[in-house]
Amino acid sequence: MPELPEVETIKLGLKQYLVGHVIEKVDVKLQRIVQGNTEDIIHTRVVDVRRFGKGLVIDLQNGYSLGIHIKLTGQLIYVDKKNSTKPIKVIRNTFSTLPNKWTHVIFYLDKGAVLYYNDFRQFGWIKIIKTDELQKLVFFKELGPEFPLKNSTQTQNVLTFDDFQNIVKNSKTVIKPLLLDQKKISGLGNIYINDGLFLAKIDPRRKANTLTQEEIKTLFESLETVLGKGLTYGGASELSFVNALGEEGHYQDHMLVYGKAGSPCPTCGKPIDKIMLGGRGTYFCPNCQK
DNA sequence: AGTCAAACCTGGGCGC
DNA sequence: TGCGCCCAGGTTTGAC
Repeated sequence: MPELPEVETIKLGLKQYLVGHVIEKVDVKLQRIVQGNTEDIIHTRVVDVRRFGKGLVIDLQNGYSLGIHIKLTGQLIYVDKKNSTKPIKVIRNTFSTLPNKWTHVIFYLDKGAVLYYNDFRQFGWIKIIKTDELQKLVFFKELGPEFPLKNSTQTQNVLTFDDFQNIVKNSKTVIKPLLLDQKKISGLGNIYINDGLFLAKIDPRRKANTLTQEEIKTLFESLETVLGKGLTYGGASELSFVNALGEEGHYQDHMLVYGKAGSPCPTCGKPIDKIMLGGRGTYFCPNCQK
C-alpha cells in the first residue's frame, strides 16, 4: 500500500507539476475527507510540497498548508490538457476517467489545470491548517524518525543505523509490528516489511530484542534495499496507488513474498506461509526465515 | 510500555 | 444468480 516509496513518488510529481499553480476554487464532494475552511486556501499559490513519513504537506503562499494522508487508497492526480482523458486505475482492475464516483475533492487551478483527490475506501484526510500549526496535528506530532530511503529527497529526521539498532534492541515487542509502528519509525508499511524480513531471513514473529547485532544490520540493509527497489519501480500499484499523473508503479511485479501465500519461496521453493501478526496479513517462508 | 480490538470504508471473492 | 460474510490495510482511539 502507500508506503515511503509510493508517497515519495507522489511528492516528487506534485512538486514538479503543482508548485507555482494558484488554487482558484475547491469543490468538496465528500465532506468527511476535508477538515478546515477551504476559503483559507483559495486565490493563493502553491509554493512547496513536502513529505513526512507517509504524510504529505502542500504549502501555500499565504501561510496555510494542506496536511494530507492518503491512507490505503487515496490518489492525488494532477491533470492538465495533456492527460485529461486518460482512464486512471481506481482499484485492481477497475479504471475510470476523471472525475469519477471516487473523486471526493477537486482543486481547480489556474491555467486550466486540476488536482483530483480520489479515494475508493475514503480513509484518507485533507486538513487545512496554518503551516506553523502542522505539528499540532496528531499524525505529524507523533511521527517517529524516517526510515532512510535511498535516492530520495528526504533530508531531516532520518533514522541512522545506530538509532535503528537501539530501537530494535530495546523493544520487547514482536519485530514486525514494531516496524509498522509509525511512532517509533515512520515510513515502513506492510508490503516492504514483509519483503524486507524475507530478504533478511528473519522470522516476523521474533521478539525484537532477540535479534543479534548482525541480524539487525542485515534487516536494516534489507529494508533499505526493498524500499529503494520500490522507489525505482515507481511504487506498488497492486491496489490503488498511482503517481501524480495517474500512472501505475511496478513494484507489485517484483514482490518477494507479499501476497504470495502458497506460492513457492523464491529461494528454497517451499510454499510461502501466511499468518496474522498485529492484525495484519504476514507472508514469510518458514524454511528460510529463522 | 505492551497488546489487542474495533472503527473508519467498499468491492472482490468466497461459500452456500 | 444471489445473498451474506469475510477480507484488505494505515491510522486512531480506547480498553486492559
